[in-house]
Amino acid sequence: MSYEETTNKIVASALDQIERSGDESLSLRQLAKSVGLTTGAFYKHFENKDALFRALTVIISTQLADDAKHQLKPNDSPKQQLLTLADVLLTAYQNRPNTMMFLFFNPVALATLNDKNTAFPLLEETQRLIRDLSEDYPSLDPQQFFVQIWSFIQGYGVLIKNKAVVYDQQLTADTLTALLGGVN
Amino acid sequence: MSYEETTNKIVASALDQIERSGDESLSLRQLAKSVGLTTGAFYKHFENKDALFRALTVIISTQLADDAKHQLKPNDSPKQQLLTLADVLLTAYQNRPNTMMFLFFNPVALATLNDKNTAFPLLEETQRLIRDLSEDYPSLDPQQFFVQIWSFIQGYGVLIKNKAVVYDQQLTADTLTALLGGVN
DNA sequence: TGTACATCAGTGAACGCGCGTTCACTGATGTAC
DNA sequence: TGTACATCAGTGAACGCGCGTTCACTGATGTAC
Repeated sequence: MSYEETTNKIVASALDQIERSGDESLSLRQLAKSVGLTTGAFYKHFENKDALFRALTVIISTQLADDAKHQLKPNDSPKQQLLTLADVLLTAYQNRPNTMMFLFFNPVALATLNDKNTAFPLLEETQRLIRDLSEDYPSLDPQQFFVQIWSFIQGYGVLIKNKAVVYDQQLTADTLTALLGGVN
Repeated sequence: MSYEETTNKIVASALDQIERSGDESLSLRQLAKSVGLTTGAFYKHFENKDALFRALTVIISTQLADDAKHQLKPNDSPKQQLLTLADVLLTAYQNRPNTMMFLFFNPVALATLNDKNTAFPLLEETQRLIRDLSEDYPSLDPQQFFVQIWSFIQGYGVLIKNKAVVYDQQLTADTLTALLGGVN
């Protein structure tokens, strides 16, 4: 078991435990135990708990971006691509709710996403798509539209996570269409 | 200082501390101290911490409902009333972000809101308004529209709380209009 | 080939902390007679 | 008016717990000569 393998096991187990029971209940003692280490060993791999959380944030947001990259078809219309992007996020809220809550609501994760040095690729992709979209829809205010669609996705994601609703792709499509002025 | 006055002081201080630093950092020791009590006294007023949280949930949601009641003008159109309701929530996200996060994200608060026995008046009001609205807009699917507008409000509220955007009443109005099919 | 040494991932006890909750007790107040 | 008693809000020490973090130490491995 090399040093790097151990680091990877720590990360993998942390992600697993966060998805199982949320980031708030993640304890370094349990985490160390779960990968067959004692408490002190963790600190050979990460400076402290926040450093681990920052690393997890980058990993999760990169996974989402990769996921999007595989699903986006560059020849699709910007609107269709935006829908694909929303689907990536909302499907993740459905399948990995606690992980998504960590990413968008944990204070350390949020600070990492907002850090200018560690950009959040999915957000940039969204903004790029909206710029493209505003060429198809000249009357669109890109900034306002971004706030509208991002608010909807995050709010819908939380409803899905809370099992208040089941995820409905058509509803997302209808919302996007409505926000674009009702034109298909 | 009567028993009831002490109970009220505990509640008032708890609400204050939650707004100041979030529900996660609320400690019964600090809370007791802040109202001039020792730790044990708390348990003369509430069964435990969860019971306090449940009481706070009812109080906050009732405050919001009262706030809405004062602002809603029954002669306004359902659409205008819905906008007023959204404004009550979003203004609260702006002015009391941690309180709103407690109400909609704390597990105990969420369980209380979802509890059939302790209905959440603002949600019912919203659903009533949407029923009224669907008479003006016959092509509207009330259930779908509810998910759309509620998702938007909650997502927008979180953006406001994170200071990612400043609250813009016009954006809310535009969103509502767009979701209703773009007709004013 | 054998010896001395450096490296370094991992150990595990310990520190200090704050938490929710319990419970025997206090002492002020009110009531009964 | 005076005494005995009940009530009960509040006291404060104690329990047991889990947490993040530190640090002197171990022991396996590799390197130098």
